[in-house]
Amino acid sequence: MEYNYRDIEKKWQEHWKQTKAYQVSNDSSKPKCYVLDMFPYPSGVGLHVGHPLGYIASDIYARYKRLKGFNVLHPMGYDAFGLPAEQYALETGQHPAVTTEQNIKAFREQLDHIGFCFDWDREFRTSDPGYYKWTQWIFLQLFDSWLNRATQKAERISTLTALFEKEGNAAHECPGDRALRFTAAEWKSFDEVRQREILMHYRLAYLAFAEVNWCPALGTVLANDEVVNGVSERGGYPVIKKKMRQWFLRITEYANRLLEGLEQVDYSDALREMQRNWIGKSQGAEIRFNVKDTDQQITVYTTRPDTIFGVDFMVLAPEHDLVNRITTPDQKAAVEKYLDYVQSRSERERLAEVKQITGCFTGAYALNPFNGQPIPVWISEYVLAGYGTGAIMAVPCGDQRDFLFAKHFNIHITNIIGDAFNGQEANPTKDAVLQNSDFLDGMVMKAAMDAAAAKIEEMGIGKRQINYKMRDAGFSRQRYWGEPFPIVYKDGIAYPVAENELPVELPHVEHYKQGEDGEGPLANVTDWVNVAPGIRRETNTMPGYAGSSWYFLRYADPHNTTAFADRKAVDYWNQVDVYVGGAEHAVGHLLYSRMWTKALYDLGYIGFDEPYKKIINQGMIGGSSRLVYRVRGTNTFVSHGLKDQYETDPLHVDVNIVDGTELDTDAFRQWKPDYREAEFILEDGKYICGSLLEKMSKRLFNTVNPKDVVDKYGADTYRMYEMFLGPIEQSKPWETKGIEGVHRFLKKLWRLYVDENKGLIVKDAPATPEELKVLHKTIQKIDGDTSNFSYNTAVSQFMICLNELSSLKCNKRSILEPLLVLLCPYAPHVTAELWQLLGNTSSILEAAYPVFDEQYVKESSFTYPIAVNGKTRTEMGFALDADNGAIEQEVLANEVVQRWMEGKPLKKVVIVKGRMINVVV
RNA sequence: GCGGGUGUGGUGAAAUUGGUAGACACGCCAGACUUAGGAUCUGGUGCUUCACGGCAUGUAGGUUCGAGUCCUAUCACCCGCACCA
Repeated sequence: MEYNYRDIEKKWQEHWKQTKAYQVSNDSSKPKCYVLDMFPYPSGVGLHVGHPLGYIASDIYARYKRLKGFNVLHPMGYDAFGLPAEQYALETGQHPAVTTEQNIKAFREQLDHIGFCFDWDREFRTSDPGYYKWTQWIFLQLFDSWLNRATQKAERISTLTALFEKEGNAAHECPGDRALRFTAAEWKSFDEVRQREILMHYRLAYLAFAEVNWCPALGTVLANDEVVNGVSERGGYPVIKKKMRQWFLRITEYANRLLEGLEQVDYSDALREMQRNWIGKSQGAEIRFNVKDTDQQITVYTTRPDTIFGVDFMVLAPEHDLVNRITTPDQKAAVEKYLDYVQSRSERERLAEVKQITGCFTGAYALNPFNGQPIPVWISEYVLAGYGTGAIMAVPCGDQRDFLFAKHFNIHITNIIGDAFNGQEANPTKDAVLQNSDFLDGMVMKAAMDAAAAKIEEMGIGKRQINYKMRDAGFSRQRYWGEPFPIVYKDGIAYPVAENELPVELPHVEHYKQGEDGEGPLANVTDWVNVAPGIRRETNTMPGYAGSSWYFLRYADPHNTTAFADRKAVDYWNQVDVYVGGAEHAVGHLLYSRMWTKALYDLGYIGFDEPYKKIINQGMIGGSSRLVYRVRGTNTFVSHGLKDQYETDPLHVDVNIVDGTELDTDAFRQWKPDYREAEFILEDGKYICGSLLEKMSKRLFNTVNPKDVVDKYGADTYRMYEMFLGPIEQSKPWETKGIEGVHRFLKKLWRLYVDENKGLIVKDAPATPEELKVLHKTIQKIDGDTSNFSYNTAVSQFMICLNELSSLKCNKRSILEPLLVLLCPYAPHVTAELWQLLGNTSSILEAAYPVFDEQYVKESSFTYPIAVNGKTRTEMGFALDADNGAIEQEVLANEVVQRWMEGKPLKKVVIVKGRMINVVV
């Protein structure tokens, strides 16, 4: 009986399906463990061998925890809404629902070959009305909430209106309009339109006007990456900035909690750092400067209030409101010319030409609040309207951009740091001692930062201020294939759709063209849009990250029709214990879902405010491309080793017709019609290809389909090989050739249990101490490595264990049976088969994980490496409880040691018990 | 430019966290069995040297009895952010 992985794997996959072996109950006395993969988008291009890497890792972990006695939730579903499906619909006229369904089917089929332990009964799609009903519902909760900065928690809008009625908004600064102030009496005097407008400035989901890329020729809004140098990527039509009313999530109100929450979760440093950068917290001060001869003030934001006496000019963003008001008549023409120039430049150009210094003097002067010095006010595109206050105080001796600007426009540079400034470049130090700085003279800058801020607050000309780089998240898409907003407009005011009318179902459409004036395709469905006379539906849809921001909660209770999930189920499954996925979602998805979780927590719907306890970012599997070398101007291909003798062009060749580096020349001739008559110049009778590490991509002919690998070697081999490749977080290239080592391992494993002729050869005889030692060493290593996601070393240990058991010719049940359980998470099919062959009637999935027992691996003696002056020269065995003095004596008497000591005087002997011995002379 | 990460054989990688560098595999070499082998098994395989030995973890220093591991500087590559005041 041979190791017939094809039949074995098919048999067990069917068995698991029929017996619902991976169905998991919400009702269990066992401790829970929630293992989740990042929501896949079923793209339709198909998987390559890199994609399932994370799924395999999480699958191993889920199976391991189950064997360790946990009730494990390991679900899978689909992030099914999204742009690619719609784009495809536009091109082919097929409805996105149809193509999405096809893609999911293909995706599922590919997954099913690999033997995952997903509980498919919990599957759902974000595009199911039964699911997006609750996406809409959560959106409405956000719409009906604001963040109370005093408590740092989301509260209902009703608590806000109650506050307004009692005390106005004095104690609760308006996040959407910081200048807004009103008293209780004023609030009560506002009409509904005004009140709703104000509340909109507080809501966590809110409407605001924002710029989008509008392409009139295409009649559509384009995403940033669809615009290249100011024209559309497709067609090259001009794109203009257009202000449109859009939905946003006020994620900035959660900035600080998102930042602090990072301390409590187990993410990689890189991931945490990426989120920190994205949030971009900075501490500084806002300072108001009067503008000379006017009643205008410029408010700047600076992180370095200590440099206030080094301010030589100020810069406003060109879009700043004050520009028109403070520009002097004689500078008006120049400023307008500059504004025209800025207007003509796309975002991309502005970013691309960072080095180019441009700007224009407004003619106005601001006054330094401390010494009354006039400071020229400039405008320049290097100051961004969206960050801080859109205005800066420029300190050329301390900031390189300010320095270059001053040099370029010949502005005087004041030195406030003495020798620390060399006149050649700015010095951004915080450690210099201040000069020319009035009351700050003689202070170290670090200390002066606080002193200056204190003085500014004392004088009432500004205040300390914390700033975040993060922006509120745009939540509207002018698209069809997404969740409709549960919002209707009456007289232009947004009202929520009643809860009992959810879901607002996506209407069927025949075409996906944009609506007029930048609206999405839904605007064309007039009888859907016009609910009643004067009442119009929102025609945008939600973005891709809406559905994925809370899906992990739904798996706890996926079929619930009365709530997004039953509270008891969510309390039981709680946080995701391990979340596995790619680093490309490091900021977007993770921040959004963290925010939604915090909001739901604040509002009392769930009992925790971080969704993912631990995140594993699997690395990418790179492609190893194969190259052939065509002699220029011919149809002759020369082998890699001989290519330097010719003038050649390297061409990518499909890795699937190359064995290692040896090209299958017949397959090559059939690969493309052009090569049918190809000639080869061989070396040693073979055509050897060159290789190159690149991204795995269809274009480079270096993709490998997991289905092909599973067909050829089996799912167990594929799973183990992916893990054997290296640490899970690390990126590494795929080499199909290397898989044979793992495949051999499984075949050899099989032969340990089953003889080709005699069948099962496992005996019930008692195990020897050596065999027990091998087993328990393995239990210890595998248990530790598996819980640490160190799967590559675990696979190595299985190989070591098998090599040792084979040479011991071990056929004892008491050794071989526990080994199957250890291996089961990695190779579930073959272990299930052998488990059954051993006569077990219960499933290996229910087996108990072997327990490590130290007594079997304890050593009484150790072979010490003996080093002289740190260099190992020989080995000597000693009992572990041997006396140091006795060891020393014996070591010094050893002739090899004697020889290396060369009669030099002994300094000391270092003895590290159970490790090594070093003789120092 | 800023931030994070990685540099170890021909290749993927290990190294109990300061203690025998290269485990386990791929590849390669030699051999056994075989009609055959892309099956299986055995042995070898960092570089260098006839050998004793010497040299080796990107590079240069340092700490230590002892460094792939810690410290300092430097180089290369990968990822993320990028006029963020």
